[in-house]
Parts: sequence; C-alpha cells; structure tokens
Amino acid sequence: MSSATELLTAPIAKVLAVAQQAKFFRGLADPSRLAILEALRSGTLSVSEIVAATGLSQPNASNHLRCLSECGLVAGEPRGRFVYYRLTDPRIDELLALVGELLEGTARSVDSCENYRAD
Amino acid sequence: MSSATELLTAPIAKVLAVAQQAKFFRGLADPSRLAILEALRSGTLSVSEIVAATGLSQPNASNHLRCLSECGLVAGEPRGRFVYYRLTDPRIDELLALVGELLEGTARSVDSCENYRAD
DNA sequence: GTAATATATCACTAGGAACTGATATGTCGA
DNA sequence: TCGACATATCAGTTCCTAGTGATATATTAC
Repeated sequence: MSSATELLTAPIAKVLAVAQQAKFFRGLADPSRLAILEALRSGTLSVSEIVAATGLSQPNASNHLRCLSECGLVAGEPRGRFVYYRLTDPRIDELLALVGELLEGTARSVDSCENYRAD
Repeated sequence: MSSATELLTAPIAKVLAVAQQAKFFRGLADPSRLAILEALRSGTLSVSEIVAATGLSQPNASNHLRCLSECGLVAGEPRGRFVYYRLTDPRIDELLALVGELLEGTARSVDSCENYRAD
C-alpha cells in the first residue's frame, strides 16, 4: 500500500496535503460512488431513490454514502424517515464535468489501462 | 469490490463512462501517484528524478508510472538511458488546482473521513 | 402498541493493489 | 566487449475494501 513512510523527502505539510487529496480522490475512484454522485448532480435524493437510481443494494449504498459524507463530498439531511443527500459543493459538479470532457478526448488511452480491471 | 453487475438499471453507455471515470480517479487516488503528479506539475522529469523527488523505491515508482501512463495521465519519452515523463494534458494541472482549492475549504470534514486509513 | 418502512450497522468473505527484493532488459562510456 | 547506470518486470506478502446477508435503530401509520 501507499505508505507515507516512503515519502520522507517531502515537507510534512505537502505530504499531508497529498494524503488528503488521495483520500478525496478515493471517494471518487469507485464506480458505485461515482454513480451515486452522478445521480446527485441532478438534485437532492433520498437513500431509497439513490438505491433505485443506481441499482446498488441498500446496505452497500448506505456504506458508500457514509464514506462520501465523511469525505465531505455529499451531505445528508434527515427528514422524517428519509435522509436526503446532496452534493456539498458545486465545484464537485465542475470537477465531474471537467473530467468528463477530459476523458472524451483520452478515452482510448484510458481504456487501454490494464492495471485495474474494468469492473 | 465495485461490480458493474450491481448497476443494472443504468444505460450501458453511462456504466462504461462511470467505470472509465472511476479508473481515471483511481490513478489519482494514491499518495505515491499524486506525489509523482505533483512533481510533474513543474515540468518534465526522468524516472530517477521522480524517485529522488518522491522518495519512492525505483520499482515502486516505475510501477506507478506504468499505471499513470496507461491511464493517460502521464506520457514517457525514452531518451538514451533515461525516460522522461510529463503530464499529458494541462487540464490535469487544472484538476489538481481545483481540488487543491476545494480541499482548503473542506479540509476538516475530509480529515474526519475514517473509512480509509490516513496512510 | 404493533406493523411496516427507511436507513444504518455488523460479521464475514473474496479479490485487489501497494509494497519489497531480486532480477531482467537496455543503453552508454571506457 | 565489458562494466556501470537507468528502467522495467517478476514473485511473493500483507492489508484494504467492496460486496453480501442478517440485524439493529428509528420513524410513521394503523
């Protein structure tokens, strides 16, 4: 795994910033979580709506939502029996749009990445 | 792991786009790879320069570079005994800048994400 | 109060991926 | 050609994490 112990030459502050960014991108680096975020780009949704939109199992969606929530990507607001989730920052939408554009141009080269399964 | 089999309700094209984005973000979701990208933001570097800048072991850096390269984030050009790597797209720099800004504001909430170890 | 619904949590499993150390390939200089 | 250097690949280990199914908690409706 990626150990901070290997990054000894860099200043502490930079290591921390990098670790934080890595954690942030990890929130985005899973198809299920991206599907959730994609669904939330069009507006606030309850967990069951997210489950319906993504096809994820309820416990699985709940787990991913917890991660996304703790990572600050989404926020959940309980209303009665429901919990409504939304993107916390419009720049997350920007980010997804930027990457969407980026990948339209580099689709082929990214597809050829064999290090990770397509899943 | 994230299985496309769980995302049955979404259109195929969207599933593929999401999988591609997830793969892209996975390239960014590791402190070692981010350290490499961060080093490359200031310009082209050879592998040994990257090793020196990040403190990664040579085989480890090489492996991460292969992934980054196959994912289209960096490109390597052999020149004699050296291979010089650079970011393939200026928008990758944009992306990192955007996320940097984003995290300056949400630093505390992201730090509280306990789903993944700080590494 | 009791049943039904919405969400979260738990125990568990399987499969990846990030390391390390050793080794292979390839290129330059003497 | 031979030794030194730069990079890539291989084998193997450890740990993480996404998934499942069962269950707990909480809120509404009857």
